[in-house]
This record gives sequence, structure tokens and C-alpha cells, in this order.
Amino acid sequence: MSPTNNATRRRRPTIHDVAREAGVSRGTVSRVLNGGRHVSPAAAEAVNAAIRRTGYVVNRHARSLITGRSGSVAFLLTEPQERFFEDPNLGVLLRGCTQALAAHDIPLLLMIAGSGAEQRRITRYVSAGHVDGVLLVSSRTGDPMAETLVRAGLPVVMCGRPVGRATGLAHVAADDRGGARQMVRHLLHTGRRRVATVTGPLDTPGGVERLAGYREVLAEAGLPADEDLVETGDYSHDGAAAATARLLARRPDLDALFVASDLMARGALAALERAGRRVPHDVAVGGFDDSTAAVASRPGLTTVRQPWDRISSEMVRVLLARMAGEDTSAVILPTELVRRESA
Amino acid sequence: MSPTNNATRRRRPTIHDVAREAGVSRGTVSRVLNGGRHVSPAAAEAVNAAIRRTGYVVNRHARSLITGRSGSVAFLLTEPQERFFEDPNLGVLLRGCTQALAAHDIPLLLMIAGSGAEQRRITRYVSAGHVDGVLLVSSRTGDPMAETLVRAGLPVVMCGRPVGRATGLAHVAADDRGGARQMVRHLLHTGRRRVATVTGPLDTPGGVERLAGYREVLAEAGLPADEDLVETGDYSHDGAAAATARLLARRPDLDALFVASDLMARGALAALERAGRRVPHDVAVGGFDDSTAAVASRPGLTTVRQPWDRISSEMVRVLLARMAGEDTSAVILPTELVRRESA
DNA sequence: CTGAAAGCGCTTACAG
DNA sequence: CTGAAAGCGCTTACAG
Repeated sequence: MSPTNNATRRRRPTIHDVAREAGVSRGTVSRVLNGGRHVSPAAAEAVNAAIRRTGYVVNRHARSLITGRSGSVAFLLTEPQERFFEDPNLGVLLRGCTQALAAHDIPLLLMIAGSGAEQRRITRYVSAGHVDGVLLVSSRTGDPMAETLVRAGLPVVMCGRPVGRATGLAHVAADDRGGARQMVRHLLHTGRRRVATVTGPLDTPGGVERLAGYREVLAEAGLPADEDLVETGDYSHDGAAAATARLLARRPDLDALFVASDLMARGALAALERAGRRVPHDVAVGGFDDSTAAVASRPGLTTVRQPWDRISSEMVRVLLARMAGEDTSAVILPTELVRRESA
Repeated sequence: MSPTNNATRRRRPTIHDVAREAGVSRGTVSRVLNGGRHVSPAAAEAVNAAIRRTGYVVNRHARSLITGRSGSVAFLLTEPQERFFEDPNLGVLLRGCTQALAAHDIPLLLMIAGSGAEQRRITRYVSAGHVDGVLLVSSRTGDPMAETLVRAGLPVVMCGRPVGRATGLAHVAADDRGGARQMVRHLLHTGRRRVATVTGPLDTPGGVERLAGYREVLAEAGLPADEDLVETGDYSHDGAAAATARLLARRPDLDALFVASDLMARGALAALERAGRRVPHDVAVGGFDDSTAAVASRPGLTTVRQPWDRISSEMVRVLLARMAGEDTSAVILPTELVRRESA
């Protein structure tokens, strides 16, 4: 049938071969494999030697069948597909999670739930016990999958603070509000007083929290709340350019602009250039993310770094803890202001 | 032990429950599950109804244990980690493969082999039969994993033409040479005669093939081969900027530049701007990829589109064919010239 | 077309 | 500490 699959490959050694080779029972081999409790040093030694000689590798399917655990974890993305093109953080996150799991010898299943049909298919698959836990990435609120998975009894850890229904979902996030505060405070320190903002979508944690941080700092500085200085963006380059143009139309005197992502900040820079504003001379611009877009930007973008490498490793740590029955909940990680030319 | 894992979840129905419910034997249920050969319509009907009533979902571990197939596929990346940051095509490819496999209900395991230790770990895992096939992405030549996996009897499909030892490895690739030919021909059509190029690394197919296309077209046009017009880049923004500066130093009169990737073309544009050259007036610039970088670039980048969505679907199609024992080999897909302002 | 039975490779109480 | 045995949930010849 499948020449490459079966005929070619020779039979792999089983636990039985190892037991015979080591002169012990299969039970003893299994005990060595699973931590070596209740095994004499001599027996353990003999088994390990036999494993080396035979090249034995455990058959995970057999193990899973009896333990009821799959030994794998899902990285579930419930995003409109464009994010994969646009958001470089996603790649960093995915890589970080893959490698953190690899250190525990746990494979990562990548699942992308765009359409409703895909969501149902994945829910079925995951609920059937094919993975032991889920790393969930979905910026939008009201994502029905989070609740579904939790109700199915699956350990779930989200990336980012869940907006909307406060399910007490475990999550790992950067301190969005604190990061926004750092940036706006910096803009005020450079002497700006008419600080506008282009927010993220207000059904995303980044949208809500960064706007909140912006408002807090302005209020603390005794500056009036002015809704003319606030525009909502959609995390896209062009959307932010349009939002910036609207801000300039309403408030031609604005002297600083806090944009809730680097990609959007690039759009804002383009709009400012078209409007003849010099950056940072006329308008100081601050972004968020410290993505490659921030470095490549001209002028270089002053921005807020999110600790993506730590976010991924913490997500894995929390998920493994939950899979072991512990009840860790939220982890919030600090951000860092990165100064370049734009502000 | 694990409250979220076991206690909470109730026992899932097995094939035995379905058989009892349908009033048939477990063998018959299994036959219905596996295509319904040798099953009477009445029995199939009863089984399907019972599956619906019980909410039965097959236990893949049990199935795998007996069939010897895992029902999953690996997406294996053997890249220096930066590519995940820099190359947006990778995300598109990964998403495309995930979804093409999902249509066949085949989960994708993401594996990233950076270090040698990781390569060995993954080789062991994969060779142990934990996946049925491998989608391999590694632009560098001489990747030892490809050969190792093939020798282990695993169906493998590479993304991009394998450079170096011609193992007759199955692969899917864009027509790099043809794409380069389209671009250089276009530059000549606009009246340019001193066409320089920044290549990709010459141990990558994109580096080798796009350079070959460039040379072919110049030769066909009767232009002299001039090695002063050729610089090797490293697929990075800054590397390409430096390469462009070297070209300008050697050949200040160059009037066109073919850059082997959009990201590098951005670097080239920056270098040209620093040197006071206007694009396209003084120097026409062409990129490769049609990535988001091409759209965001100012001026908009004329480039060559690679059909990434088709590449991913073809990779999956060829891999599934190989897993079924068929012997498909290479698929080369056509590229398309995308005209914007830079050339 | 269908049932009874063997067996995939492992883990885990249960005795000793 | 260790072995013998049961059993996880399926698939697949083998008879009928």
C-alpha cells in the first residue's frame, strides 16, 4: 500500500524488546520510563542500557490510550486571518511557545479558527481530549471558544486580558495600561500639551487599556479630557492614517500623538507627512509594541516594548501548572519605554 | 490529582457504547467509521444514528496504536529564529498549510529546529513515527534534516527548491528564475541599461535562481556581464542597504536595481535616499515577494508576487499523495509581476 | 454483510 | 522492589 510508510521502515523496538534485553519484566521497564519510582538502581541501570542498545522510543499512542492524556497542547488562534500577515508579534509568540513546550517534550498543535465551521470543528477535536491544554490567542472580546473550552474542563491560558465577561480565565498579558502611561508621561515630559491618541479597537484589551492609561495620565497632569483628541483605529496601517487625518482636521494644533501600535504609528507618520507636519518637531509620535516596524520606521519610532519572549514562556508555565492541577490565574508583565527619534 | 482534567469530565462514549446503542457489533461500528465498506445500508444507518445520539468521537490514540499511523503532520522549520520576525511569507505559508490540512482533519504539529540539539530531538521524535509526514521549510542548503527524514522512510515535502545535493526531494516552489526574468525584462523595457542586483544568500534557492534569471535576461538583451553590478545580500534590511551602498560606490551610474526580496528592497531604498538618488527617476527599483513591505513602502514597490496560498495548498496535496504511496515530485508555480511606483 | 476474537504497546493496581 | 495480569479503545483478518 504505502511503500514509504511501512515496508521500508523496520519494526521499532517495543517495551517488550527492552525488557527481554534487560532481563526484567515490562512493568519494570515502564516504571523506569515513568520516573523510576520503586525501581532498584541495578534494575534501572540495566533498563537504561537496554534502551540505549535497542534505540527504544516510547510509543505515545499506547501511552496516551491508557493514561487518557495526549501529551500535546494546542496553540489556538481565533483571529481574522489578516493578523497573520500584519502582526509580527504573533510569530514571536508562536515561536516562544513552541520552544518552551519543546523543552518539556510536548508537541504544539497549531489550530486556526477563522470561520464558525472551523470553530466547531476545533471545539469538537479539542473537547474529544486530543490535547491536554490550550494556549488561546484571540484579541477580540466575546470569543465563544474560551468559555466553551473551559466548560469542557480543559486547562486554558489566554494571551492578553480577556475583555467582556470576566470569566476569571487564566491569562498572561503585558501591562498595557502601565505601558500607555509610560508613553504619555514621556510625551508630556517633552513639553507637549495637546496629546492626541489613535486607539486600538475598543473590543480588544489593547484598545481599552491603552486608552485608559492615556486618560489617566492626562487627568493626573490636570489637562482637560478632550474627546476631539481621541480616534479609534483598527490596528491597520491605512486605518490609522485615516484616523490621524481626522484628528488633524479637528485639532490642527495637536502637538503629540500616542498610537496604540507600531504598525498604526507608521500609518500615522505617513498621514502627518502628507499633512506637512514634521516629526518630532511639530508632532511627537509614540507607538506601541517595539516591533520591527518601529526600527525600520523613519524617523525611528519611540515606542513601548512588550516582553513577548516572557509572555510566551509564562503562558506555557501557567498552562503546565493548570494541567498539573494547580490554580494559577493571571500574570501581568511590565513594559518598557524605548526611545528613538519620533518623540 | 488533576481536578480540571479527570474528575470534571465525564467518561466519553466508546465504540462499545455506540455498538450497544445501534444493536450491532463493535466491528461493524468500526467499519462504518472507516468508510463503510462491507456494511449494509440499514446497519450503517443505525450506527450513524447511534453516533449522533451518543456524541461519539473516535479515540485517535487507540486508532493510531493499531494502524501505526498518527494522523498528524509536522510543519518543520529549520531556520535561524529571526526569520520568524522578518519574513511575513512564513506566516502565510503556515496558515495555508494548517487550513489545507484541517480540511482533511489532520492536525499540524509545529516544530522549530534552531540549534543542533533541537534538530536531534526533533529527528528522534519524528523518526519514532509520531507524525505521518513532514512539511519542511528551510531555505539554507545542506540541511541535514531533509536527508535524515527521507532516510527514516518519512514522506517529506520541501518548500522551495532544494539547493546542493540533488536528492530528488519532493518540493513545491515558486518559479524564482522566471520571476526574476519578468522583473529584469520589465526594467529593461523602461529603458534602463545599467541594471544592478542585490541577491539573496547564494546557498538559498531564492539567491541562486533569481540571480540566474537576472543574468539570463541581460545576456539575452546583449548586455555585457558585469560582476561589479552584483552584490550578495542576506535577506535583511540593513544588509541590503550596505550592499546597495557598495554598488553605488562601484557603479555610481547604475540606473536600475533588482533586489531579491521586498524587505531588502526597503533597505536599498533607504540607501538610495541617503545617497540622494530619486526612485524611480534616477534608479528604478524592483523587489521580490509582494509582501506587506511592498505596499507600505514609499514609493510603492514594484515586485514579483509569489503565490503563497497555492504553494501551501500544493505542499499539502503533494504530501498527502506521498503518504498515500504516490510518487509526486516537484511542483513549480508561476509568479506575477506587480507594478507600483518604484519601477 | 457481520460477529467473535486477537492484538496494537503501554501503565498500573495487585500480590508477593 | 518486582512480576503477572488486566485493560485502555480501537482495527482487522477470519470464519461464517
